[in-house]
Amino acid sequence: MEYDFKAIEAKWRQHWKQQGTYTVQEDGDKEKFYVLDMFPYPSGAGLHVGHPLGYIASDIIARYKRQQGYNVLHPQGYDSFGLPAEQYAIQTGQHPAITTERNIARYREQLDLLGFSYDWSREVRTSSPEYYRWTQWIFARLFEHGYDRGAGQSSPISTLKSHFAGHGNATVDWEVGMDTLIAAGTQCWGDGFEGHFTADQWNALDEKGQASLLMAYRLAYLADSEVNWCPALGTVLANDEVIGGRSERGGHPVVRKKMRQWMMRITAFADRLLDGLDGIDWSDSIKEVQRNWIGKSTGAQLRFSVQDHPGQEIEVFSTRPDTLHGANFLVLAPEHELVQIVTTPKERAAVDAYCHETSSRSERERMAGDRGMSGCFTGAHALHPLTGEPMPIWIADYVLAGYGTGAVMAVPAGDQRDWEFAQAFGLDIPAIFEGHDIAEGACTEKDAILCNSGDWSGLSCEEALPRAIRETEAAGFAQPRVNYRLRDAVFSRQRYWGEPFPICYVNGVPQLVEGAQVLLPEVDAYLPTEDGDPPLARAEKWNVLQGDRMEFNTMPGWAGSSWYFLRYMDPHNSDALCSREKSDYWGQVDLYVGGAEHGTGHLLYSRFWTKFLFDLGLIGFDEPFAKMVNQGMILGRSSFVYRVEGTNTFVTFEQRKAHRTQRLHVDISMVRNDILDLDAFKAWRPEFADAQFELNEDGAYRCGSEVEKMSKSKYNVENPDDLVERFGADTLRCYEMFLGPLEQAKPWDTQGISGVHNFLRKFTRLYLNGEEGVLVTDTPPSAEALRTLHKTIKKVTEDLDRLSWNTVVSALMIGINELTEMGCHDREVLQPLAAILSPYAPHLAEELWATAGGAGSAVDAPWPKWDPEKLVEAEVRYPVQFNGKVRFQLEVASDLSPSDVESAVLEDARTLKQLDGRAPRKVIVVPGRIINIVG
RNA sequence: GCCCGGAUGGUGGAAUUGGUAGACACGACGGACUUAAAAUCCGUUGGCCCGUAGGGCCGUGCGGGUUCAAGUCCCGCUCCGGGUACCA
Repeated sequence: MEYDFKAIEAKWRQHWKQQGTYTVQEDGDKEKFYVLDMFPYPSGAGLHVGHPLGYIASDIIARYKRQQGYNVLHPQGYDSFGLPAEQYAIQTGQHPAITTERNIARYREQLDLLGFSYDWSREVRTSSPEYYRWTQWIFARLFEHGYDRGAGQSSPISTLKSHFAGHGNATVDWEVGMDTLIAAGTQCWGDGFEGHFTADQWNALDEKGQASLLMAYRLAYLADSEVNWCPALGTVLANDEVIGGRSERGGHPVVRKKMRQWMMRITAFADRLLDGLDGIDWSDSIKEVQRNWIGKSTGAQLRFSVQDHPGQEIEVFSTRPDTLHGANFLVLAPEHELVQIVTTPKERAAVDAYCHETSSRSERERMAGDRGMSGCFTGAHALHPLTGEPMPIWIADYVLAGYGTGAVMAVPAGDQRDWEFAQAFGLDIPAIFEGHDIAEGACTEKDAILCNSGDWSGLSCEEALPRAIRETEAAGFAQPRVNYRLRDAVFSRQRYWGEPFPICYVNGVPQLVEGAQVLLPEVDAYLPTEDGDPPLARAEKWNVLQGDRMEFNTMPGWAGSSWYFLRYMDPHNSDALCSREKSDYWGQVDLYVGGAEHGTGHLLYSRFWTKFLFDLGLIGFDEPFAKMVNQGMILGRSSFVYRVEGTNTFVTFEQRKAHRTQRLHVDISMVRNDILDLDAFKAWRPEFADAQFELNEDGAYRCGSEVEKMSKSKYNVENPDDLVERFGADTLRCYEMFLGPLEQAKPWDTQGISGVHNFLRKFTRLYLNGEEGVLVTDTPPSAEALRTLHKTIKKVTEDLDRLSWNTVVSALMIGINELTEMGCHDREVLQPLAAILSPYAPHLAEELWATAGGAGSAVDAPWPKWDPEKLVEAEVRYPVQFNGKVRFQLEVASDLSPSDVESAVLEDARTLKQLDGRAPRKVIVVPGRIINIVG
């Protein structure tokens, strides 16, 4: 056999392992390049062909850069805390660590088959104490820091503390959780605390009181807040883990609940997270997702006084204070605290009923997606700040408690939802736009001209907006305001399999554990206690026990994955999460490859933590991933059989419409070219053992098919191990790239793999032959062979530089086809050819590199440079167009000037024939490209 | 609804700055080898038309436009995929 891939791949894998080929060290003489795959969660299901797609792409770049002389960091590890292992533990009693260990072993086995150039000596696992020690450490620093808005960066809480002792908090411009501060201050000094305290007040407090006030300033803080509670998982979830009212993992219902939780003040970094997007090379769509998630909007916060409730004010946020004259009612979220206060006795029953209704139905309602306008009048009125007119106060669920102030001023003429609400409840729609028919809907155009708006009448909205902000502020009932959609992130999980917090409680006050790392304790069951405390409350033995009790929550999945790219730089450091020296050398990730599904989770949180670590001076950059590529999903091709309803008889795809049938997925391993293996099908499941088939005329059972997501439940999974067994890892690597552009979703079709396999065989046959052995000769290559070589080097190099992985394979195929036709076996051609094959088919390339007499390993074979002179041809073949249509080809010497080409083409007999006596009006010669004759 | 992608042969796709549309590969068809099949090798393969040689016309989701020249740029649509949503 010429291409014995099994022997070749086993041999070189062994060789690399023995030589430690992929171990890298910092090397100041070389420029670095950092290629990283998104952190995998080692799931029990193993890999299907879609998973390695991104790993292959990144490995190719890593190998390419290494051959170009870069010092390449290309690590891999496991995000090994997480829900699936714990769910499994709940069901079986098996410790998640054991399941996780087993899954990692299986994962590694599959990865090893594919010939990746990972430096496994740098492997990290988030669930290992040596790793999560530093996750805990970062948490502790977040606890010890707040955000100084004036300085625009994180600052130690200790400085704040001394400031309070000297000056109180009146002059402090730090990010603060107002609700937490007011609640804490009220505890200390009673009702009437509005957020400011003096140095004397501060100094008079005991430690507990001071701690509760400081909590409002910490970046990691404990607070009572509305959280997403998932009863089925028994834990809270962050906003990005909830999709359409259900948990991202498992699809369980999620309800709002007020709970005391650890939170992360990511909102302090909102502007930096937004601005930082401009400097990084990510896809526009992911940047857009992050921008929307942060949701910055500017406008004004306006206060409306309430009739008959002196002192009560309703605050609203509006991006359009210029439309204030058109505001004629207010709408509060049903959960708004003033609802209970202002509702009149007459409306009380209706309001209570409405509030109850919304709280119970909102999740289902939002899932269903239909949203008729609903609402309820409170009986109360606010006063228009400009006219003093009474404005009815309504409640409605289209106003969200969690956004802005939970209240809006309704401008039915200028906002479509307000307009619909007014329509639904028969409220007036005051016209404030010139020439706009309010019966048709709201007017949201920015260039509309205002009317009935006092001094602002006649101005466009764009002109009126800054004036409105200025004048309402001067009038004393508004302030300019920037509002964000981004909320602080919940950081507690009521689960077992996660990082324990380095926190204990003393008199109910949370404190950092001193002097020792808190390890995840053993528990007798992975379930909440009878009192509803998280599983860690079951622990009878902790390795550290300080204060009255330990923290029972664990950290969320994104904790460990927010900084892992730093640990790879210095994985065994026991003094620091990563030395500054190493992070200065390796720096940002130069290429990050992974799915696009982490836009609002991991990719935002790791940017947040990176900025924090940067503020602390621990690293020298504040964006983790300089460039990112998101690979598309590989889709599976599912096969179907059609069972006649109520029978055990199956009809073919062609006959399915003649009967009432049920469509059932069948395992694609039983189907070849859409024809079902009947015996295999009968043996598949007991219920099919006596299945009857109505076959087509040719005696075959033809299945239906559809392209859909690759998943176990659809029986359309293609497993990389099987394909490696049949074709080899090099073929699989090349084929996954050959499928199409990395970013695009594409269906998997195993049939096509033979073409790529043939290509590698053909490649081999230039070097080796079954009968004659090594064919490589030292004869000087022909100009033609050199041209093919240099053309291929050029194309492959340029395509890799623009991350066009798929076209590289085609370019190599074309080169090989040409050299095969020429019968080229010249060492001078074959050696560089093996070098440029190496990133794609590293095992075969090693073999061929050695065969062609290359020195050392192909992994370090210098990347060849193309020589432009070798590309030059003596003759150039011009397509000749007449009025844009190609009529013939003209061969001319390639050094002819454009005017000489023009005379040559005009003299050509075929030109005269085409022109048929007409005089050409214009002749365009694009040198080396095309000739177009107009006339 | 909004935002972001995308639409090219039977299929996956190529065409990088406007310059020969369909590279490369799969599949299909025809042939060689073979008792036969598999494997392998060779040839044909966007559609329509002129019997052939050679040509001609049409053709990159649809309708317009700019240009000597448009898959590529502009305007207006249709459909498909993904994300997101009462965000004030």
